[in-house]
Amino acid sequence: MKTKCCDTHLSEEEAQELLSQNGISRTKIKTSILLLLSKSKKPLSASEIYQKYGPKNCDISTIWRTLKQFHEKGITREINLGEDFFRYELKDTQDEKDHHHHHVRCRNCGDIKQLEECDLSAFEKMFSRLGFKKMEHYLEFTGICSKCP
Amino acid sequence: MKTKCCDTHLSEEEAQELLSQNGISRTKIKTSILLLLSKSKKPLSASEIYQKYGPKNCDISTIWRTLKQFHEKGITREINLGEDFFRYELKDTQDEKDHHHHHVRCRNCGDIKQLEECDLSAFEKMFSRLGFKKMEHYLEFTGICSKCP
DNA sequence: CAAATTACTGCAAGTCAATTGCAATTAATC
DNA sequence: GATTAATTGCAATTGACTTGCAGTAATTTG
Repeated sequence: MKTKCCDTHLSEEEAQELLSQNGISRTKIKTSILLLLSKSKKPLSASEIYQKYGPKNCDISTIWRTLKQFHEKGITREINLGEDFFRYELKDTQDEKDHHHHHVRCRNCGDIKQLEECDLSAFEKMFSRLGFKKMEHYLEFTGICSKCP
Repeated sequence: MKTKCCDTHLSEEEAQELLSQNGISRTKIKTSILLLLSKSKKPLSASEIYQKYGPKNCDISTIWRTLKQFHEKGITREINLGEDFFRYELKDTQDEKDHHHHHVRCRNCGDIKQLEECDLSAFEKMFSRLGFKKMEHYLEFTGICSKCP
């Protein structure tokens, strides 16, 4: 089984190029965060990045500001995996086709509608063959609704 | 389009019965929270419940304790819709087939694996017909992996 | 049904993720 | 290389969520 669909291991030069393309200063910290995200096999939390980069080398507030900036520029995706904090992952440069639930939320006005179920039991059967138990899944759609710009 | 697949409007008696079935005291607050959740068309946050029930009638910590208890008993589901807080919704009494993303997370050890994409573009086309723009979706699977009890 | 036990609640204090103001520092621009 | 704009560290702050404790209400038991 393929466990990662998009391996985006950035080189230091590519990371710096990505910063420049988005009008962000090429600092050591920002470059390092990009590299950490690109090397990680799972989305990272701010405190994980803080631990990996070294608490002596940088303040946690800088990590937060950087993650917020990356998110605003669309470089990363901010996701919650059922924990009480967010994780961050690099987006592929291509079209974004990730994310999924049985809700539609307007990212502008916050309106949320519940949807009918989507049958993903076939996936769950695959997981049970891999030894997983008590599978659950979560599907969410987000977008900008017709009332919003 | 059906926007809610499972309408579970509880009566006051049904709500109290649900509490008893789960070994929870039939108090006014707990009953009211169940009714609020069952009447709502979207999952509610703790502070929304607090506002609706009335800050004079109950302390926010009681709401939190109640939501936690409901979750532990499996009465409700705790979900995050990209906001920085959780929302709560009643589960259907039947089998749970909600939830979704392109990660598998073990709820015991926290191990997270990324998965291949799942094509839900057909759904997104449906949304664009409804006037939605910039659709994104999030799919997450959770379960107990083979290394865990 | 009244006493004893157990669960629930309010209040206040605390934790932790995430944000922000300000002054010092570094990178980008000219 | 000097000026300007962005970045950073530090400290204080917000807001979601938790917890200890003492008082109160619900359940149980005789």
